[in-house]
Amino acid sequence: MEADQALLDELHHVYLFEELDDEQLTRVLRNSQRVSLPAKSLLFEAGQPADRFYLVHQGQIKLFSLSIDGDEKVMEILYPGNTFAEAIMFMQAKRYPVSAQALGDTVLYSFDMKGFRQILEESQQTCFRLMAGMSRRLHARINEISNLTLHNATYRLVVFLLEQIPEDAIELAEIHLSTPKSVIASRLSIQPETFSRILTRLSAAGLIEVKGNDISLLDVPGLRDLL
Amino acid sequence: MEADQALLDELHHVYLFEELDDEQLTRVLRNSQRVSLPAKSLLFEAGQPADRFYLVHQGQIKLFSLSIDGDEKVMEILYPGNTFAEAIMFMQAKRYPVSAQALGDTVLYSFDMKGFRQILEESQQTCFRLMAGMSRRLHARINEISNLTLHNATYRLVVFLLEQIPEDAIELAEIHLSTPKSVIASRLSIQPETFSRILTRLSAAGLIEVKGNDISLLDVPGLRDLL
DNA sequence: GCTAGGCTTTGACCCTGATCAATTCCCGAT
DNA sequence: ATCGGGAATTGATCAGGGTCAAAGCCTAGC
Repeated sequence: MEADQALLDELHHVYLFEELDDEQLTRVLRNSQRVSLPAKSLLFEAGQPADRFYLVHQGQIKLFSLSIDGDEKVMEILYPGNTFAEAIMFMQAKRYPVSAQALGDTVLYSFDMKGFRQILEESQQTCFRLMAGMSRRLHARINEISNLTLHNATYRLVVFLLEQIPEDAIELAEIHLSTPKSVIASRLSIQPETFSRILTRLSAAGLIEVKGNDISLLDVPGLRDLL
Repeated sequence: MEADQALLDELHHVYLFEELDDEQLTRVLRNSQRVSLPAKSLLFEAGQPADRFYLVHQGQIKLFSLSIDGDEKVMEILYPGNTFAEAIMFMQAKRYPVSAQALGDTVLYSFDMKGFRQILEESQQTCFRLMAGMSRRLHARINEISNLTLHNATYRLVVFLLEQIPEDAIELAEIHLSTPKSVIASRLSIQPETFSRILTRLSAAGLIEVKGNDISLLDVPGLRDLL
């Protein structure tokens, strides 16, 4: 792909590429591709051999895994600026551990793993950043596992709501869901029905107010108290 | 700590140190300490500032997290040769995300994170190995999350049993549990009672036979069929 | 404006696995 | 050999949340 300036600027804000000089960036771009995905199309499936990783430019990607009987668990939802599948560069078996699907119409850039590894060999800084990114993700997963095992559905949903607003918020806060509720439910390992019921319960308790995809947190301290 | 040959040999087989030359290894050892832990003693608690990572030399360490009301989830059990907490070297907030406790009497070596980062700056190979280790762990966590959310307790227990034996085993296989059943139960996010009941059920079905801490898998294909 | 199809919500019911409680088992210490 | 204490087992009960089914809503497209 050719290197126009807008794109270079965009990449400069991605943690993986932050430390690269223009020469290296250009090299990365040479092996990159722009990928346009219509809504609901699959990018890759779990188990497929992996030789490229991705950056979300526009839209949303969901990473999910399927059980044998077709149940779906959303592992992660990625937004513009996020990268994914870059950790696979270092796995023995270079296969995608999960499947990836576009939620809405989405535009990605894909990068060659082998080429990027070469860059890494030259840039200690980038190595360190990549490791930082990986350990952040690792930490996030550990957190998620404790949430799943130590707490119940209501707890997870409230945590999710509170994560959407600034830490210091005390007063009323507004949240807009840009992702279907059923996807968020799966992300939290809750059935859509249960998700809906919990929202209803929280509303009845006067803690939140739900209007379609907009949720007002009426009583933030009260929500925090639930945890 | 001083560098006797036996220890050097041991470190050479640890993935993090595999690629280091003797000079670097000696340097690592200079900032390392031998730590002896009596059974059940806490090494560190979640949230504590972290500046050292560890290698298990003898015994077993369990990594776990606690909910507010004291419920415990075992995240990982580490055996001799395993390292842990090394990913924290790259986290923004250098704090242990989980707590660590010795199961039996245990001997560890601890290493200075700052010192090891310097080594990493010199050894591309070691960086790559560390990244490989991190992505392996990341992958394992992702797997665990799908197990937790997509499958039930019996499934997880059977998966655990099958993981203990060679891939290609078809005939009868023997497993010895060197860790208390209750710890394994927590590792699988099952209550000890349920753990015991499932073992009983599998025995009744003629798939396994349990004698204290020894489990015989009588019908490996049958177990695989359960998945 | 109206219809169709996909989300979302609501209701009824059920099942897995958690909890509480009581034994029993196992092992090390006396 | 006996005792004591933690681990493991077993039984009874219960609740969170999953499943199935039906109805309600909303929006895109005609």
